[in-house]
Amino acid sequence: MNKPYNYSAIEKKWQEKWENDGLYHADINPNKPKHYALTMLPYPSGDLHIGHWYAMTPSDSRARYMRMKGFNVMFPMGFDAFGLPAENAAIKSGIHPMIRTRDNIIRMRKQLRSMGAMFDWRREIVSSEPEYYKWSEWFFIQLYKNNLAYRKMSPVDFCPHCNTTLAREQVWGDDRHCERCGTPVIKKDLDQWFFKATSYAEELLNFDGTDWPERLKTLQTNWIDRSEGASVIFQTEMGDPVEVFTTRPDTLWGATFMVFSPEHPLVEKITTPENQAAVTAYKAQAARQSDIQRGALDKEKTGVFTGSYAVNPVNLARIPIWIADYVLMSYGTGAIMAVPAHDERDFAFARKFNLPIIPVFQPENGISLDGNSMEAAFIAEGLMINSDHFNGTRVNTEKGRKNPAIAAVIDWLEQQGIGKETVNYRYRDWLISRQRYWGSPIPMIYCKNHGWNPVPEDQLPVLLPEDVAWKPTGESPLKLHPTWSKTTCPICGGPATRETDTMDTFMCSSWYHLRYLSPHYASGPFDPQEYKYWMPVDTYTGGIEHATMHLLYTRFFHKAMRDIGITSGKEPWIQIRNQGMVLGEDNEKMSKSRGNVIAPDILVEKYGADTVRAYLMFFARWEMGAPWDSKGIEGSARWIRRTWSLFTDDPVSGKPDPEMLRSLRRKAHQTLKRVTRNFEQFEFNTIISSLMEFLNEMYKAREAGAVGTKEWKECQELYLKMLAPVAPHISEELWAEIGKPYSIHTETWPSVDEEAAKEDEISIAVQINGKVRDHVIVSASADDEIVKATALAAEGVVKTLDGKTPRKIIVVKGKLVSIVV
RNA sequence: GCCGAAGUGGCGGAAUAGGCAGACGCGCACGACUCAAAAUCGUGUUCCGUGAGGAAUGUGGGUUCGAUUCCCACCUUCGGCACCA
Repeated sequence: MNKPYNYSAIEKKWQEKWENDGLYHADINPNKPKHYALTMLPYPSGDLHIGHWYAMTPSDSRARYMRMKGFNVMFPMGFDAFGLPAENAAIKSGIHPMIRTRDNIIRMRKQLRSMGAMFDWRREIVSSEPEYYKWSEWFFIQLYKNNLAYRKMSPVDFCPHCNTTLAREQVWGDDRHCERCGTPVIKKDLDQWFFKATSYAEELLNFDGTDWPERLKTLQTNWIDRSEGASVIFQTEMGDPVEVFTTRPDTLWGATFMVFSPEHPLVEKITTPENQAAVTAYKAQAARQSDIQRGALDKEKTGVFTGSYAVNPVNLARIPIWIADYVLMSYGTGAIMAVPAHDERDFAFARKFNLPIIPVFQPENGISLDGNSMEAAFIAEGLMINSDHFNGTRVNTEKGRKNPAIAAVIDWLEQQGIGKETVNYRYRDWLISRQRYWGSPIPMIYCKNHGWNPVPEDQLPVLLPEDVAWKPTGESPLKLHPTWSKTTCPICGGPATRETDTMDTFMCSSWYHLRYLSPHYASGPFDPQEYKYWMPVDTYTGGIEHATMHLLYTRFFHKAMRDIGITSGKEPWIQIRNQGMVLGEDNEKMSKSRGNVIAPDILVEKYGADTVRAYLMFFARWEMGAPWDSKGIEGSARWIRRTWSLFTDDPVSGKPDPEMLRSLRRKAHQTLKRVTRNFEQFEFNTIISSLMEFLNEMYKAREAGAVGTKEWKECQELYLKMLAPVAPHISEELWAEIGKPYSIHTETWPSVDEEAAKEDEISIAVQINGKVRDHVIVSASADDEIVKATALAAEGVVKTLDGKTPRKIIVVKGKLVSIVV
């Protein structure tokens, strides 16, 4: 009798048993090497979608493989539960975000369990629980105490739809839109809390010793955007020093004017009465324009003269000071020296406003440059001119000190005390304040007499009140609460108010990997014993879209906490791998509005979790992703069913041929070799195809009467062990079916029998002038002379050679013979 | 404009280290089973050509006995950054 494959019953049965037995509990075990496998935790939006499955099930597979390899594996799961969408949904539906989040988590836990992943649920965390966010608050205070958190009034990005400020990283794309809702952001002047991430800019550029995708490192490097140069002090004629940053100090002698950002603090002071009206009008216009308009690519240069002059410190030239919106207050010092001869922007500006252009280097053998007739800024190699004793110095296109002219000028500037070597970064401090309700409170108190002070640590957590009105007003909902913000000053005991903004939820996710270590630990954010054993995270998997947000924030956080003495080590994670995205069948990003969403629950019901897992591993290169194919999953379903049948159908009897059995074992061990390598390298798709090939071989062997032999039994075991990380339920069921003791998931990963994997006869291709003309079968151990002779005797070779004598014969062992005529 | 990734059959993709391009799967075609269909199983399936054979891994060059793989130039798509001094 052939048994039906009842995946629902099988999956339910084993999931319950594993849970009851605590099969996946990860506890400190000093006798085993540890492996902390982490995959990004979901936001409890309501339903687990196929993207979660795509990220998590191959990660689970890898964690299971590591466990079979002998590691003590921890693979935790939790919920990144604070955040805007829950609050927006609350506004829309009237359901309290706390209730909604709780309900969503209950549903998603169940969905997560249906994956059959090896999550240790005892370690679950929910970041919106006081037990968790108490420590988010505590971390904020540690940063504050160590001068890594500060409050500043500045123009910040504000999302008019989400009604909150955003960090620089959370503003995306050409149109500078909100990462969450897609609405273009506006600028607002607001008093906000920042984390001093820029103190770590240089260290964050160092990726030594990490095993992370190049793409990720490139994204972060570009985001931080380091540039080498010098800061130089100019002086206004009124005597105010003005510092500028330049990457081209070698062009200082060509600085024929200065440009200040319209927001530069000195603008008021230096504007002469006759220019006042124009300057005021220009400033007003610049303020009205969005960043997008200001940053428009081919925009005509605009600007106005302030009426004042500065002195170029290298040649004491008197140069006019202009204001223009192409100089940004947020980069460098908000003021530049303009060298129109060698900078495209300055050139365009100078031509438009008839400002002088003085070339300070020119091509070695070319015609000499003339400021009046130049048609574009000259940016190439050359020799310095018009630059006093630097004339003749070679200028190349290298940046920083690699450029001999720059190096020489920097040294001279430092000697003269006019300037110094400086590095600038585009990277900004992390804006942490959000004018929203559903987040961790910022544990700070303001007192008229004592300013800002942290909430005493023994009073943590500052609880988020439940009775708030969620009106999207642009004000923090906590501010509207009648009593919540009223408190006393921790210094004088007098009346004081709490900070009513909440924290960016990326703060919560910057340390969740630490809370998993001991989710209920009360004397600190984590138990140091657990930290010592489990950290750092060995493998972290998740989407690349977090490259400059979560992943960069967490690196900063880890380094800051290390310097404070709370964490240790260079980085929080050793290895990172990013999966791609599953697109809809229409090749578009999945979205409810497009109606192309694939629901994993339905797939699990129709095919079982093992098939869904297998298909997600098989259907694309994991790091690439691909469009979903609802026909394609049928192939994986067929494979899983064929696996079932192979083990449960009535045996076929026959007289097995020893050569066939030897070849079956060979296939088994070759497969093991490939699958092992693929697991190491996260090549999930080829794991499945190798297993499919092996299964096909086993079917052939079965027809040839292999069932019942010791080779057959060995192959059954090998097959199931290799299948176990991929399809944990069916492999457990069939393991029991063939009479093996529970559980396959505590078995050890098998080792390759190299002898068995070896081929004894191989087919060698014979090429003549690069074209394959025939194949010959030779013994794998045959020496080159025999291979050569066999090849030359092959029918196709004789025919093609047609009597010609080979000029050269190359024998590639085990591969081919190449004959040149 | 700058930085990065990717271009292989109708489709997803495979090809340790420069060595037989297209594994595995989807789809399709034909066949078996069936009254029939589904399921299952089998055979075939890069293109051109009846065939011998020829062409082919985005395009064009190069290195090499031999290139999907290495080098140079370019094209396309996607992602990031962008008046960043």
